[in-house]
Amino acid sequence: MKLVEAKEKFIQLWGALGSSWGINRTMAQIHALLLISQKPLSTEEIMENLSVSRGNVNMNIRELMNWNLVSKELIPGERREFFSAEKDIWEVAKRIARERKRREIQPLIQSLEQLQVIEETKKNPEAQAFLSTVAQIQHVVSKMDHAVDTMIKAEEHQLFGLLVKLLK
Amino acid sequence: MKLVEAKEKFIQLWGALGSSWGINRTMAQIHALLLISQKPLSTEEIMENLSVSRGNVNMNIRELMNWNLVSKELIPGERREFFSAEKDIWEVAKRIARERKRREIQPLIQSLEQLQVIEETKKNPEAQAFLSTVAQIQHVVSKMDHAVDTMIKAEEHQLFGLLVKLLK
DNA sequence: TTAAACTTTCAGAAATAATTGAAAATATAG
DNA sequence: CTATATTTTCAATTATTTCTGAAAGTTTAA
Repeated sequence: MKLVEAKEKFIQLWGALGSSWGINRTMAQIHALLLISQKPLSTEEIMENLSVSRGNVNMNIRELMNWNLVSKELIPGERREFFSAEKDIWEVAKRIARERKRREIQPLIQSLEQLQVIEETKKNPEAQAFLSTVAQIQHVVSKMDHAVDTMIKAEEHQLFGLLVKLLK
Repeated sequence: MKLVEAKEKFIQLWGALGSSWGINRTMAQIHALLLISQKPLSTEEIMENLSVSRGNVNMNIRELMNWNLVSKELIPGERREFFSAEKDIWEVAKRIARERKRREIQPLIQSLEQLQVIEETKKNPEAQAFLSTVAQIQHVVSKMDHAVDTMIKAEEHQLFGLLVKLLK
């Protein structure tokens, strides 16, 4: 397989993966493209490379910046904006985890809290069972929340960090 | 808030959560309904409760059974089929993790493998950078894969297990 | 200033995903 | 068997999400 083909396949793969985890396909593809690009790319270049419209690139790039996965690069002497992605994959994973935690886990924890304020007494077995289920979910979710915190704080094993540095 | 309201809200919440993680809303709602139902429910009952069609219930129940989250219950003297959900939330989490691993992580690992067979030599810096990115992703993905394995094997902390037993 | 270069917005169009509902298939009771 | 209850399938419809493209907005250079 040629490198260009492999890159193309990588972009498709990343896009499909995003889809099945609730992330818009084009957003994931732009991310993939920037991940494997040696230099920052302009909106124009992204449009051409992925055959998508200017508006689409603009919206998804903004969203990628909200996720802290992509940043604007100012190139001296260039008027246009260029974009590049965080290349350290461990860092990428941490940022995605951090963002999903903020956007989904934390609101979930809040919502579950509210479900527990019900009028029926705990002597009502139906109410008791419901509260027990909600409490179990809260417990498991907060465990995952903590696990994500641990992961975010954790550094990769030295060997891997070293390897990355050598290859970069 | 009344119990019925809380149950309704819970079903909506679970449905919305599913949506944002790539799981069809109705499937998640059926799961929620069965989670908080004291007794197994028939297709008819699920249809009424969620205002969805027979075909829809049938397809999503089948998918929930594929995920090992719901099982068919045979009720003596009843001709219709009834369904109930696994109630232990830690077990639910493990089964979802197991299934996503099987469906998405493992194919991903395979696909990444194939991207590494490229014609360009490793002396080509572009090829080198690409291979390094793919290798990093492989590394992080396999770490997560192992983390999921660990989670699947892990038992919940005794205290929690005890608590659950007391409340059940 | 002014005008060209570039970015952003967003209503409508297109693509994708989910749902319906009725017909076909299957299972069970008599 | 035959009739009836129940489940399954799937083409057509509906709902949802994503994308386009052109107009409006903004920035910069001269």
